[in-house]
Amino acid sequence: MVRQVAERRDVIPVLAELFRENGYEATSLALIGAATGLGKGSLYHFFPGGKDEMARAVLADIDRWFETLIFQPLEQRPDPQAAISAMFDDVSAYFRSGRRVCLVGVLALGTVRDRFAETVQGYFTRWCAALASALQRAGHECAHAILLAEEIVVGIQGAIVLARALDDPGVFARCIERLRVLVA
Amino acid sequence: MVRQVAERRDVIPVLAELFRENGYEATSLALIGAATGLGKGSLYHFFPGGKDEMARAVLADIDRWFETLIFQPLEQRPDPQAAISAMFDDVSAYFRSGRRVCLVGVLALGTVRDRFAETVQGYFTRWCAALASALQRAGHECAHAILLAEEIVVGIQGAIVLARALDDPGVFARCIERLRVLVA
DNA sequence: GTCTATAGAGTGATAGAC
DNA sequence: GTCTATCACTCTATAGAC
Repeated sequence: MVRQVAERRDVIPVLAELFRENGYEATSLALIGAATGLGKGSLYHFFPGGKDEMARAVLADIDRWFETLIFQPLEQRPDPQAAISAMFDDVSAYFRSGRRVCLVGVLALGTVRDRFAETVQGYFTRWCAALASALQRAGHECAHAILLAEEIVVGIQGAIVLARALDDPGVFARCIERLRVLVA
Repeated sequence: MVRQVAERRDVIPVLAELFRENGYEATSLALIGAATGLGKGSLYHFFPGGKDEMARAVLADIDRWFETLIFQPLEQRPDPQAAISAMFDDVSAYFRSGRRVCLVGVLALGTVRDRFAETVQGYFTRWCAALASALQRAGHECAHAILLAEEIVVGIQGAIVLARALDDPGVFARCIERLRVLVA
């Protein structure tokens, strides 16, 4: 038995893709074992709470990514317009123009929404707030900035749904361009 | 043994709500049996193809509803603006301002997307086309009507995601109002 | 010996098919 | 109701690092 160098954090991106592609319920431990190359022993060693803890770890990882690369720049970068533009770039890359779904959005629509309700709500609340902050600093009146932020997040989530449904990344790209013009 | 009056078509709305709330994978036959009051025998009598056939029956039912109440009026009503306005009313009621999810949208994001890919794609293609037709008749230039239709369907789907995530039907209502203004 | 990482047989429960 | 497959999960065993 060779001691693997695998660590908990190496497993999380694999878990993220599995949950994204299959959803929470359809991602079985057998699938996870096959995809990670780890046995149940290792998986339960890293995640004593089982699948629930795996999903929470993935969500925490996603949260960290967005917090660092999207939310904080929106709130803190001196040039809010540049921060918003960078958000559109980063989000397009992250969701691969709608080819990759938003795990938090998927969870919001499913049964497991209740299980992860706080995390799901927190993620979207935070996104809207950070974006509204940038929009306000960019010159939009407070109430308008909040509505605009909501419209942008709605647009991104809807674009993912339609791009996946029609299997057409162009839907996502067009939506992002439209939203860019909206805040320009 | 009393002969039940239950018929296949009586079961479909129950199945629809189950699939909407739980998704495809998480809707078990046990759950279906409990919700419908039917044993597995009856369920397999009505749907020999099992869960797959149940989901297809639900999708066909949804398709019929949208075709009759949304798509055909958009294409055929003499007053296209009134048809579009009625669409917003009907869709808001149908999705209960985002409290109820779009089953087709849920399937588009999930694994089972592949299984129902054609139906999912057909539904959204049809919706966009019917809406674009109405918009064109309402005076929008052809290419612009197509983009506008896409924007509206994206908005509705995104509004469902965000309204569910934030547990706030106001998100959905505001989005619909914004889309109404867009085509006015 | 102790601790951590690994593998996998085995648990009861429950899945969908018939 | 019966079937088999698979579910999430537990538990024991074992490897090497210290």
